[in-house]
Amino acid sequence: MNVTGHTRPGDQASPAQKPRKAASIRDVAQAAGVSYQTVSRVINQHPNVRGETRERVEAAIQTLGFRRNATAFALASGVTRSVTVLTSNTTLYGYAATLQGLEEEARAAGYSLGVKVLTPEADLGRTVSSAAADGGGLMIIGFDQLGAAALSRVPADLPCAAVVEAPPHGRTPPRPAVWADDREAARLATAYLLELGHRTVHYVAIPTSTGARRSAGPRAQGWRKALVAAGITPPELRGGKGWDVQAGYDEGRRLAADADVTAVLCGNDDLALGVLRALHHAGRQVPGDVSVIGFDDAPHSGFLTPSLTTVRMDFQGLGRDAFGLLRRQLESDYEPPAPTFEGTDLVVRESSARADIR
Amino acid sequence: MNVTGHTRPGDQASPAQKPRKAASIRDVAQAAGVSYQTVSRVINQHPNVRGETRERVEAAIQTLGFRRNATAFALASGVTRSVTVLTSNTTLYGYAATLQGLEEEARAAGYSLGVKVLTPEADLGRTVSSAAADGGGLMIIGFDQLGAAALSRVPADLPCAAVVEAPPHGRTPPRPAVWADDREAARLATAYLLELGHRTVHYVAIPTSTGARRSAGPRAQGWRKALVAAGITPPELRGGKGWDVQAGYDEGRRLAADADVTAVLCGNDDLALGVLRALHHAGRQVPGDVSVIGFDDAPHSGFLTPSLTTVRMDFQGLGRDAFGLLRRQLESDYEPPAPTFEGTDLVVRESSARADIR
DNA sequence: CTGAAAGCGCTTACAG
DNA sequence: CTGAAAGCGCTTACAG
Repeated sequence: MNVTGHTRPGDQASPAQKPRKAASIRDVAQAAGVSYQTVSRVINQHPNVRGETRERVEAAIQTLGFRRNATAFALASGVTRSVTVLTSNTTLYGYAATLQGLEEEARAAGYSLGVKVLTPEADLGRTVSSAAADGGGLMIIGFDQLGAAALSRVPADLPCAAVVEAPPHGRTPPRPAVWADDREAARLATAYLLELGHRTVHYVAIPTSTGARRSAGPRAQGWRKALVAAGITPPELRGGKGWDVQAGYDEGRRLAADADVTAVLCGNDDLALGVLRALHHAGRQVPGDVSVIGFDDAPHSGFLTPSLTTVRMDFQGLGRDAFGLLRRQLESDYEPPAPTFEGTDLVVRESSARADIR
Repeated sequence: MNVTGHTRPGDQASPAQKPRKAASIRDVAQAAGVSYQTVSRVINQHPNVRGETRERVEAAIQTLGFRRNATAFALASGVTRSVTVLTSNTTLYGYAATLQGLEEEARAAGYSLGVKVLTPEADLGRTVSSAAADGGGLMIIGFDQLGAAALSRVPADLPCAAVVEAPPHGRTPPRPAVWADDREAARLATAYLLELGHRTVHYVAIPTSTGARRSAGPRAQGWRKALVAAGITPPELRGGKGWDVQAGYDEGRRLAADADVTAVLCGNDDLALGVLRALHHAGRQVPGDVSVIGFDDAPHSGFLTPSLTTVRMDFQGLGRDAFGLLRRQLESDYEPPAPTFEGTDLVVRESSARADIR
């Protein structure tokens, strides 16, 4: 069944309003009978302006609809107060929430925010320099290969901060960065499943920022660590190719076919939803037959049936804190506040249960 | 159970790289032994430069790590190629997908993209003018009151286009805009439920861009129209206060308490998920006892259990087309291509069924 | 309290 | 093919 909608160009007839050149500081000055210098003082709230003069200028500003040209301001003053976010994605929950945290913080600090989406086709070097040319700071969401590659290409003299995957032990990212301790969170989630009596735990991975070495992702490492600590040989790592529900479904079908599988940890909630659906299609009950745990606690996860046990991540906190790291590079007198990142949190819901309750 | 993670500032020790002033066109000129004018020619790919000269300049550019200052370029050339998106939200599916469509189109056209999030606290007028001051065009996502209010405050001389709710019959938005025919889509979805034998259909509304008059939303109108056409007195309109799953759950509890309710149309998929969950909690089967239809076809809707019947919306297409409308105002010689918006589409899945199959 | 000068880093004509 | 001038719209010292 097809229900078609339509698009209508609004008011096509009216031609684009003739872009009558915007009023400049000089136009205002002339209208107010002062020098353009005085206009500059008024719009910058300088104290040394006579009340009556100020009023005349403000009236002229109103009349002419004057708006200060932000480009000229930036060039002349040298202050930019802008930040460009480089990210490979804007809609996946983790990315969108990080972006939201960044945006809030930037807005509160009076920074304007630009977004450049990284794609495999685009020349990363060119993308980075065009972002740099826009002035201001660079903010990189480096959860994946594209983001990590962009981060490694940022010239050293550019103000830049990032949100990244937890780096390997003893290593630090090339630039100031924040990250959550995904490794420990995955270890605890896995340990929790083992405590529930499951003989082993399977893991459906998200792609990692290091690319080829799928096994190197921090969430995978934490999962493996918990198994090894319990004397269990980790089963083959699954997934690692996609972030979305369909990818989870595809892996879920394979897992569902294996009757020995009773516990599955997933790299994010979308993968978990796909696994849930595949298990349902295969006639396997959750949590009766199989326990499933996700990662991230996306907004809908608590309302699924069964509701999803998952590791809550404070992406907005990561975004906020990363912005603080950038701001410190941009404003010499800026004191970064205490980190706002709330850590991770295993949220137990209906999709996980003891292995023996079936 | 609490699993805490942590944030670590990366490489705190290394002080912000001394921001040694970026190389300018003059620095390059000096290093290459030419006038800065010639450097300008090289970076702008002017043909009239001797090969050997060009190479010397390019070598100097490499050595000094020169990047053209975009601010100065914009001021001197008068070309901006940038667009600022005003939106009240960046994470809800409809908004995020629209933004994604906009971003793709802007990127393909070589425009940089800025985002300003509208909040009830902020002064809309100031937000609009600060966006305007950034130069370039304005793009407004006007699905809600905040967006609609911002749109009405855009000075007439500013290049601007919007994505909006379908306007009332015979009315057009204040600026060039695109919209989907939500009214007709809702009418068809409702008619579909009636055809399945349901005596009436309840509607859980999203907030509308007109605010107070909840009943005026196009989706609500289409729903009402289908009922009236079938000789049915529309039941009380529900919701209208929120967009998220919790809002749907709250309304769902009330609907679940009424045994006469057998069919529910929801203003978006999040509300539908909330209703699904509330019905589950009340012990009512979907679609056995109640049919539920959503709106938008969010990425996870097809993987829910039961999978959600919903009206697919091409938000990305709306975003793309709106950008075309803006670009036409920005570039005098730009010919907008054919609209890419694909219309709406009722996607029938498991959550809807005949009224008599219980 | 207000004005005239120089300059931010680039471009667009205009000369040679 | 290359250089010297003027200017984009503003700000920051410097004078009065």
